[in-house]
Amino acid sequence: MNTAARPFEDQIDVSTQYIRDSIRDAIVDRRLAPGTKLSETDVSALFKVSRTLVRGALQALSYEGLVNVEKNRGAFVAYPSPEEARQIFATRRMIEPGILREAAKNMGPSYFERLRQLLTEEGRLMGERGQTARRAEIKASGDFHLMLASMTGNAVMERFMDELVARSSLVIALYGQSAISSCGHQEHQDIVALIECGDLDRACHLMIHHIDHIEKDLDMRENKGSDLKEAFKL
Amino acid sequence: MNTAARPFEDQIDVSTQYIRDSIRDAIVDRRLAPGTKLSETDVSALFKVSRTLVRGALQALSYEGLVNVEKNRGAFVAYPSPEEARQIFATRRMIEPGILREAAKNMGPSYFERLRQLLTEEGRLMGERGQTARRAEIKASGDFHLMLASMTGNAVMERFMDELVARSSLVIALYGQSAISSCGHQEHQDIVALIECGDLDRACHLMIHHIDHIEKDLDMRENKGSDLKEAFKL
DNA sequence: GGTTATAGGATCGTATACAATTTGACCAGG
DNA sequence: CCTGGTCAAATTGTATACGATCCTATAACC
Repeated sequence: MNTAARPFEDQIDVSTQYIRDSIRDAIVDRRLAPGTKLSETDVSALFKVSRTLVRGALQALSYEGLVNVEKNRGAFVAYPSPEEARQIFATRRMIEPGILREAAKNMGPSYFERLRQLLTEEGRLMGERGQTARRAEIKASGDFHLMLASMTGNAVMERFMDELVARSSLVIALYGQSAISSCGHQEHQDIVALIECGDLDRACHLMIHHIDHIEKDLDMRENKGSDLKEAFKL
Repeated sequence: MNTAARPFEDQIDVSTQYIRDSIRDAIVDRRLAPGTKLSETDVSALFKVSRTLVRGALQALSYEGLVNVEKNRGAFVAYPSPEEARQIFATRRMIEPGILREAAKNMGPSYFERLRQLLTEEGRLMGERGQTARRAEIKASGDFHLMLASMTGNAVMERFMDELVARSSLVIALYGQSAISSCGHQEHQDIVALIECGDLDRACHLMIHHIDHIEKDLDMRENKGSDLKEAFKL
């Protein structure tokens, strides 16, 4: 699942794709802080490839909204503004009910089994402590929504959700409070239960409420103390 | 509005962006047929730039789904399969009701004025004949949906719709019948009227029906005679 | 001392060069 | 005539070279 962080990197086909995935994982996992400069030279040295491939990867990431490239200045890990964050969650509220209804059409026993498996894993992670566990929890939380998207069997929509979830993870990592809302997991379970009951209207309603809940739990004041200069650049 | 096809090309800043827009316009306008090979050398000669910039433009277009890049084989104007076309329209049905509801929240008199202006132009085009007029009509039809998306004030969603409309245009150009459904324009008008009445439920319902209508008017049989080999490649 | 001018280094943007892969033609063999 | 294989041309993939822009430190001037 994790495309980066494999051993024996030298033996692996190091391509633009690989670099892109590695950087994306690092951003979503918050190993790369928002605003960090991604120097072409540095990255190319790190992966032992030419700048050509790195530029391709950075450009691709900018299309996904995870990296901002500024002409003649370089690429930076995205530092989504509160407004941008709001738009991301607003977009999710607009499309996820549709995804839920579409996925429900294809729901068979095996799909419910996969969902339950994911929820079990998610619950297990919530019991743990530490930063690593928290990262895994954020990731698992996103995976639930991604799995629903994949169950639509619609690749176009799935790609949109990939992007939205990745950007959401970045936003949560940025503006998330230390006190994690533990109700997210419960809401996931409730949504699955409602789908299983066939009560899609209430499931959709809860989904919107759930996304709203995630957003409301963020502390989206401008400039969280540190990178003041970022706010005034450009 | 049309970013390409400007006079005095030599004096304009010919960048990756410009090449990308030019090719996209050509694809959406169907001046470039689906399946056409976009040789890096040829395109670079055409725009009098190096292959580097062309590669960037082609890669960008592949993210938008308008171009397929096959490793070591080159870039081709997308030839969306019927399945892919179905997914595009399915995605639109999933998200456009959400857009409509969100846009309605911001609707003031000036927005309705802009919509009506667009509809007038659309109606004017329907009276005309010829291939040019038909292209303009397809474009205008997409512009209606794009305008609604822009009225959400949500840049993230707007970008998704940009992509979906562009790909839809390609699909319509590919699988569209000679007999154009003239009810699309009427449905646009009805949707606006329903929004103005405040009857969003019916407006959403009609929107879904409208998208469905566009899709149903296509003749999506595999292999429209010509490119048989495309169907079996990769 | 503070401000502006300027020079140097660092970084990005574009073009070009070279390596790797594909493609299509030609030819030998069945 | 068809099949299969080999080689050359064409095209893409990647690396490198060079020019342009930006940032910073230093110094001159007010």
